[in-house]
Amino acid sequence: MTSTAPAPAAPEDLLRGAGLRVTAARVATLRAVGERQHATADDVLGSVRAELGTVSVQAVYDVLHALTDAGLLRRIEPAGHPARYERRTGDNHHHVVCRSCGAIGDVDCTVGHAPCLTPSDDNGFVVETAEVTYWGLCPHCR
Amino acid sequence: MTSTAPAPAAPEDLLRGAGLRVTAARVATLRAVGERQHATADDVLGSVRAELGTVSVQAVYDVLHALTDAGLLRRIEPAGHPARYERRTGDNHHHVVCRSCGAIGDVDCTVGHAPCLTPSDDNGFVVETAEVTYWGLCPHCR
DNA sequence: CCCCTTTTCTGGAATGATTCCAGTAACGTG
DNA sequence: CACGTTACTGGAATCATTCCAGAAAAGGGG
Repeated sequence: MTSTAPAPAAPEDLLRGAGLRVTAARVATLRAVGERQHATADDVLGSVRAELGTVSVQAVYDVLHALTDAGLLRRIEPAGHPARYERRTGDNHHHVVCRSCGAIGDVDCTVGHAPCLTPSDDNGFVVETAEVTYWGLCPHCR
Repeated sequence: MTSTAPAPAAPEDLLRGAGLRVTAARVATLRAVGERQHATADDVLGSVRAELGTVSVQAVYDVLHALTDAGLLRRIEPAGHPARYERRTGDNHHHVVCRSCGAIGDVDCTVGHAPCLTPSDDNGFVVETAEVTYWGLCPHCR
């Protein structure tokens, strides 16, 4: 059947498009991250195991790294909390992190667009990316 | 002797001023952090032990927390690297982190001053602080 | 100046996320 | 369909940081 609708790219195609081998663990991981807001490695492990049965911890970390390196996932590492992964990549958006429970929200940085993404003095560093993290309390914790 | 010069506040006075008890570990820690750019807990442990002899790991972490809570130190926690401490507090400055060796540099965010420190959509969160981290390569690593 | 309550420090074990390692299994090109 | 490369398994190890219970200081009151 030839649909003309621009169906949301299937995990398999995303993987092939990124030059990665298609494996059950990768497909399941991609789906698991997509079904959740900001998944931790543990969340993914749970979802993937529910779908495929036995999957090693290492496999999930390997997959998460491979997908992140390939640009299919973005890793967020809030201080004091385990890393989280999301599928929104490429758009320079930021995050609000609850300092109490660690909940995370997306923030489109539209206010004045490009913020101070260019440091006033780069100390000789070659700056590649700027990352903004907002800290506060989520609706549930306050 | 009554000097009129505004001497840089002595560690002891800083501690008392913050309502903290003055202990050898705290004075030594304050000095250790001041003598280094961005000290890790381990750096501090080394300096403090060199100065005082035996000091427990826990003591250093306790001190570092107490001083950070009191506002005498600022903690920086770059993803993938151990936490670092600095004495420049109160001025909303940011950091450049080398993605290779973890080296850190200070960045005064003067470009357009207050960046997008106010998220366009706070997701219902009560935002308290905004933190900007620049990632790149330090002069030595590139 | 000494006592007493509170806070801090000691030492050792525990935690939790993530990684290392060596061997086995699966992918997909030819 | 065979083979070389890449991925996955299972278990142990790492590293920063924290937990715990008891011993030792800090400093205000008497």
